[in-house]
Amino acid sequence: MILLDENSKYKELLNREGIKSTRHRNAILELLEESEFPLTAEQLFITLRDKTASIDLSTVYRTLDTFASKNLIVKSNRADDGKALYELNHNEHKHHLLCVGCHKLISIDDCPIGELMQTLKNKIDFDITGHKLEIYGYCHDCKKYNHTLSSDT
Amino acid sequence: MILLDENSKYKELLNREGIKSTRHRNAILELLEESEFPLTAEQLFITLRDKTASIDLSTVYRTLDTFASKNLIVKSNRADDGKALYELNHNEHKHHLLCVGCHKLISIDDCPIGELMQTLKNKIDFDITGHKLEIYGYCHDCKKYNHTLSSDT
DNA sequence: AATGCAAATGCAAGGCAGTTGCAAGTAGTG
DNA sequence: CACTACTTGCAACTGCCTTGCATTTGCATT
Repeated sequence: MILLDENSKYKELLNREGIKSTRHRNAILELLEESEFPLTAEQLFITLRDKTASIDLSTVYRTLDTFASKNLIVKSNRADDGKALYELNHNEHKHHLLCVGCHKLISIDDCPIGELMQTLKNKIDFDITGHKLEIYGYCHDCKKYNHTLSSDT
Repeated sequence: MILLDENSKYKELLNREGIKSTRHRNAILELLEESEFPLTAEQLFITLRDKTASIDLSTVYRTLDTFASKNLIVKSNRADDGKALYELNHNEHKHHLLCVGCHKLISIDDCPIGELMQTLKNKIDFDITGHKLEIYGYCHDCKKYNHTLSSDT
């Protein structure tokens, strides 16, 4: 009785990749698409469990693995804890600012080092295929506190 | 009966940080100092178990945590697997090239984006305190194979 | 619409990196 | 040397993630 259309929003995409279109896969893709930021498997699991019908955590992981192997999504690792993050592969290059105060993640759209990588490619004996840049610091809100507190690190 | 001198090589340093100088702590610092690259807790554990007297894995982890909290070492996360890496904090800024072919890690000494961070600091409402850059690709040795095989990504 | 089959899923158990509680050992102090 | 607080080993445990297996489901074919 719900959104049959909606549910198969990604059918073509999935079939094109040679995998079946299922309720869970569609839901996961949808969540990732809606989210501004990378999500953990657990976040997806909880949202899905509440929102749609129940889903098993292992299904979430397997689905994410499948998507990652098809390059539909990108898996990365958060720096501080060991949790993996998943986001849609927009095939656009993107970096984030990670606030060490409140752990907020802020996207920056243009890659500040794109051309630098080009230059570097020519200087070193190494075939650069990609890079990951994480920038740490304090966001607008945390700045204030930090200025009154900070000392070490 | 061994290297009493050697063993207390880091005594001063440790005491200065307010922690006791022990056989294990000295040994771990020594290994990290000798190593050109970040090591996992497990690598340290195995080396130490064979080399000096036996050590418990939990001691390795606790020691590494202690060192990290004193900023003697730096903990980071390898991108592909979930293992944490530890290296001496040289207080020098350093980046690595990670070969996705053979997983070799190559150091690059100068930070290619230092001044870029400076520029960025002024452009955005975010107090940058640090950054991490990982560059992926194929090293000299893996390049050859890659050229004959590669296609995607 | 019914059938068949491979792929997808749920469930429960397992694996692995890292953590914790506690008793025993040890460094540093007087 | 004795004392105390910090360290360590040991074993059990946690949390994230994976796997084996029986069941279900998507989808192509009849």
